[in-house]
Amino acid sequence: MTALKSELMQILTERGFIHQCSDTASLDQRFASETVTGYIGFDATAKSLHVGSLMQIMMLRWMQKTGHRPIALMGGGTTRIGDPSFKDEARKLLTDDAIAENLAGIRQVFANYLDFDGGAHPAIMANNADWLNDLKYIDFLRDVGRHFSINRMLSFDSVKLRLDREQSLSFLEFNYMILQGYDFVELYKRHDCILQMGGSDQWGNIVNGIELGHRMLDRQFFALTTPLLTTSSGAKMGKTASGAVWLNEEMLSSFEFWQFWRNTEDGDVERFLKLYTELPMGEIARLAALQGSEINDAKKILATEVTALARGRAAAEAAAETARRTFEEGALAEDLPTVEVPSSEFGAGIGVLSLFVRAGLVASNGEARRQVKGGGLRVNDAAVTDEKAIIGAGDLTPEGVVKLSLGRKKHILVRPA
RNA sequence: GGAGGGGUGCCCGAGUGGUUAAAGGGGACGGACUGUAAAUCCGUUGGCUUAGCCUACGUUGGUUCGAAUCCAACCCCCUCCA
Repeated sequence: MTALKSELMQILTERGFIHQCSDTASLDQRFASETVTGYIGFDATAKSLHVGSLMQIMMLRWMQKTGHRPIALMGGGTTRIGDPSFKDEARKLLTDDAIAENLAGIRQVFANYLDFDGGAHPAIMANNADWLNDLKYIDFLRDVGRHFSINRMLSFDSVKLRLDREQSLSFLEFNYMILQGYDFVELYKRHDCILQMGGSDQWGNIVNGIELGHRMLDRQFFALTTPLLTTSSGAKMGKTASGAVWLNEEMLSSFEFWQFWRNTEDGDVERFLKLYTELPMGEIARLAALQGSEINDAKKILATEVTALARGRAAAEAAAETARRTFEEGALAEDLPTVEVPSSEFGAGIGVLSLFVRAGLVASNGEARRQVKGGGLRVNDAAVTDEKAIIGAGDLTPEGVVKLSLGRKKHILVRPA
């Protein structure tokens, strides 16, 4: 492979962002010689994005840092349809209200990663509802639909799964890739956008957009996809027991977010540092070379850096400090996630089992009971042995709280209020 | 429209009248070991006021002392034919 000319392409390559590119040499040339506008689309399927989208967000950020112009495209229109790519069945349709609510949550995420106001090339936030919602059906078919070949679309891997399993792929869903292709053309017209990035599962959809750009406008568009990320042990990135690892504070506390990264597997530390932090490569090489338990230092830096981007430096450092006190000193850190219980009720005493349920550490009394049997519950660091125990005022620590723990890592403070 | 197959717990999947809250696997959670890692081993994996009770095998009814298992109707999915 010949040497890359552009700073951006070098960074993305050495940090492991690139899975496929439609024309690396030409794209590199464009990056080196002009300000390139590129976009990534995000559908509003939940109130927040989770770490599965973080790689994409980081790419937009790198674009802006290296003098290019990123567009975060909100899928206000496409979410009404639902992307069928690599799904084995149709997703439930979201109501317009739910989509609007989700979009509001997702917009907040980007404010932390991209600069939409200042600088030479402020980032752009677009919403494809602006052009998709009012399309005229027949006009659209004649202008855009005629460029798509059903034969070709059926050959894409992204829909193969559905077709092979003989699961129905509705006409509604089938149109998703056409609309996504059209987005690309529209963004070119509006913002001179010539690049679409996305996860590797988006390759087919993106290529459709490239071809449409070629046919409708006779322009060369580019595709760049990121690898599908799994942990070293093969699990999908970003899922934990309690659900997805959300980027929004309201969905997941900064402490828990920090903890997620702190618990990265050894084999993933280097990769994650490259993808999810902006530490210089030399520093990452040093951290990755740490052996044995020293890798924990790298994990702490990883956690703090990623949290600082998502939640701000102060929140990241607070989370690091809370973790240090909790895990390294075994002390009580007062800003662990907290649940408040009315003083009157607390004074009367609450059964251990239901208290753990209240704290959200277990789902039911039955589960709490099982955890007691397995030795998984602790109150103020003492294992719970009697499932009928009552927790009340006498159990308060000098700080005026009760610390509940499930296993080694999950801690919640109960505070009478 | 006609003929056949199927819908089981978070997922996959066994189970064709009672000893079935339902084999096995995966995932998940907990314990041990460690480094808040991985691998490994062990345990748990419907709810409750837990020697008991309640809810559960697509839905609704029925047969039976007793049904996930038999019958009827309905809904949904798949295969072949038209």
